[in-house]
This record gives sequence, structure tokens and C-alpha cells, in this order.
Amino acid sequence: MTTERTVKTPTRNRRAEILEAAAGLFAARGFHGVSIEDIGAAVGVSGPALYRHFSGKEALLTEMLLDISERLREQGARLATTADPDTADAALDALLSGHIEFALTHPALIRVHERELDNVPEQARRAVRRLQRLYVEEWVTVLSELHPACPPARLRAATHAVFGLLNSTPRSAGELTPEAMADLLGAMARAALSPLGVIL
Amino acid sequence: MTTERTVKTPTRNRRAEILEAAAGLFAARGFHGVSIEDIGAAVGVSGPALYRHFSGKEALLTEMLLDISERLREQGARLATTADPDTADAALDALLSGHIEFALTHPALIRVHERELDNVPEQARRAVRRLQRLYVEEWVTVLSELHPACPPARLRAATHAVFGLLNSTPRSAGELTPEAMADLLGAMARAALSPLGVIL
DNA sequence: GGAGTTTGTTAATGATGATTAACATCCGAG
DNA sequence: CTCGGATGTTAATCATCATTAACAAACTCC
Repeated sequence: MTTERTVKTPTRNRRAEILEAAAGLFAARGFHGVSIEDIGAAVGVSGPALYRHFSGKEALLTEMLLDISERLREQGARLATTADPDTADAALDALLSGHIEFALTHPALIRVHERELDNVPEQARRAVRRLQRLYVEEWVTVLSELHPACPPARLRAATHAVFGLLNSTPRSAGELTPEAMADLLGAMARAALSPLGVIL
Repeated sequence: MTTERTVKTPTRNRRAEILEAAAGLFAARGFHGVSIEDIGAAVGVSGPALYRHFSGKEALLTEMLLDISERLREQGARLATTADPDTADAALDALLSGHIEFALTHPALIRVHERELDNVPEQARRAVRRLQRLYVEEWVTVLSELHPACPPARLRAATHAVFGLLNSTPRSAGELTPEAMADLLGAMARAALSPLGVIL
């Protein structure tokens, strides 16, 4: 019965609404192709109202990218936790399904994450890159258990290639059902990683 | 010994220079992130000089995208000309090597091609999309000979996924030599396409 | 050796757009 | 009530461009 919160909920909602709308717009037209007005309009308020929630347009993008990279990294760390070679295969499956699920559920976020890193201020860019690197390293760790003979540089390049494959979702949207697409991407990605054991 | 050309060469060179410089800048910072001044500076002339060669910034991007799509489509048509199922496998190899060669040689063009279609005026956008579609269809035709049981929608999605894999080049630059990267991408892409025969 | 075309240059011009100011509303707490 | 904070609104600011004007050098061809 003492004084409690009722205040913060609306703010949180607005912020989330704005981030979501902005993600869609950034994905469709690119960071510089979207104005503050556009974003405001997309959530039904107009223009400078955004400054009540974010310190600026760059800050908005920064938060978006940090959130995406952090979610992927967290998910990666959670799913890859399998220092056991016996289950490395299961860990890879988990990483794959997790990434596919994310990509199919949030195509706009994937697109923004791939395209807009350059528009973020230096310091945050480093943070995002660090999170991305950590996520990649989760994959590389699992892959190196499956393919001990393969040099890490090759595993890293292969991981990026698989991300490119999985992240193609936003470009080939619509033709297949999400389930069919998930199956297809999973099968292709697994197959794509199999030749890693082959000697150069 | 009669009057001949000496006029057009410099113009052509300038245009090409500008297109190349602009491609690099667009790839690095995005269409809206690059100013006419930037592009001019990159070729050693300043600003509005570009209007002697292009009618505007959009026209420049338009020409760039049309050129890329047309080169890919032409290359696709040339390499896939193999209505013969016996050699469909060779045709796929040719398409793969051709695309990989292009992606490794022109990472900036690949990046621009993937990112900036939205910034082109409607009419040209349709033309670019048409060329892209034709290129994809070359792949789908070859793939459908290799996997007759696979529905076209699935083949199209798979093609986009392979493009995503191959076009990951600009993101994972540096770690591997171009040859090693080409081999890796080729092996991964071929493997990725093999599960297409599998029933759903 | 000079008229005309090609390329450039440096000042406008005009929009667009991010950010800030100044001024309302709404709502919960005391 | 009514004060204060949270949210919005609209009307400045202030920059940053793309694009155009007006003017110059260079080079071609006669």
C-alpha cells in the first residue's frame, strides 16, 4: 500500500513502439531515408515527440542495433553451451534453429543489423561489433569441435557465409510458408557446413 | 586520316571513374550518406562538376544498378546456356564460378546492388528487378533440371539463399585469400544446393 | 587563331530535416 | 485542489545538400 509504480509502463511501451516502427522504416528505406517525422507519424505522434524518449535519431538506431546484437549474442551463448564434442552436433542444430527462428520472426531487425552499422557513432559501433564477434565465436567454437582440422579463419568465413544464407530471408519473402522456409534454410545451412572438413 | 574521335574517350573515362568512386562510397556509407561533393572529391573534381556527366545523383545510382544487374544477367544467360540435362551440372558450376568471381572482384557493386534498390526511381527499379528476376530464373532453370521434383518456389528461395551465401564476401573480407575464399564459397554453395532433391 | 563544344569552378537557391524552444495537457500524489 | 513530472504540440533554428546560374579555361576542328 505504499507508493508504487504506475508511471514507467507507458514510457516503456512508447519506446518499444517507436523502436519497432523505426525498425520497419529503416529496413524499408534505410536510416537516412527515414525522417524523424516519418517515425513519429508511424506511431501516431508527430515529430519532435520522439525526443521525449530518445536523445536523437542516432541514439535510436544505436539502441536498436545494440539490442539486436545483444539478443543474438545471448541466444548464441545460451544455445551453444556445450563444450562436449559428443553433443557439438546438437549445439549446431540449436544455433541454426535459433538463428532461423530469429531471422524469420524479425526480418526487419536482420536487415537493419546488416545494413546500418555505419550510421552508428564510433563508440557504440565498437560495442556492436564486439557482440557480433562474440556471436560468431560461439559458432566457430562449435564448428571447430566438429571440424578440428579446419583453420579458424576458414570457420569464421564459413560462419559469415551461413549468416548470409540464413539472412536472405528478408529478400525472398513470401513464396514459401515460414515453416517450409525454415526447413529449407536449415537443410541448406547444414549441408553448406559439411564440406568444412575437407582439406584445402 | 579523316576526322575521327578523340572527344568521347575522356568523357567515358570520367563517367567510369565517377561510377567507380561512387560505388565505393555508396557501399561504405549508403546512398543518402554520400554527398555529391564527396563523390566529386573522390575523383579530384569538386561538386557540381558531376552534372556534366550525369543528370543527377539518382541517375548515377540508377545507371550503376542497371549496369550491375545487366552484367549479372548477361553472364547468367551466357553461362547457363545448356538446355541439356546431361550438362546441367556443368552449367551450375559455371554459374557458381561466375557469380563468385564477380562477387570477389566487385564487392562494392554487390553491396550496392543488395542495399540501394529502394533509392532508385520507380521505373528504373522495375527494370532492375526484371533483370534480377531473369538472372534468378537462369539459376532456377538449371536447378530444375538437376532437381525435377523440387517445386519452383523452393528453387527460387534456394537461389536467393545461395546468393546470400555468396554475397557474404563484402562482410567477411580479408581473413582468407581470394582463392581460398572462392574455393570455400563454391564448396559451400554446391553443398547447400544438394538437399534440394529431398522431399519435404 | 578563333568559334564552339566540353568540363570545371565558385556563388546562389531551395528543400528537407534534425534539433531545440516555448507553450499546453494530463495524471497521479499529497 | 494543485504541484510536478511525463508527453505532446507547433513554430523557430541551423545545417546539410542537391541542383542551378554565371562565368572561365581547354581543346577540337576549320
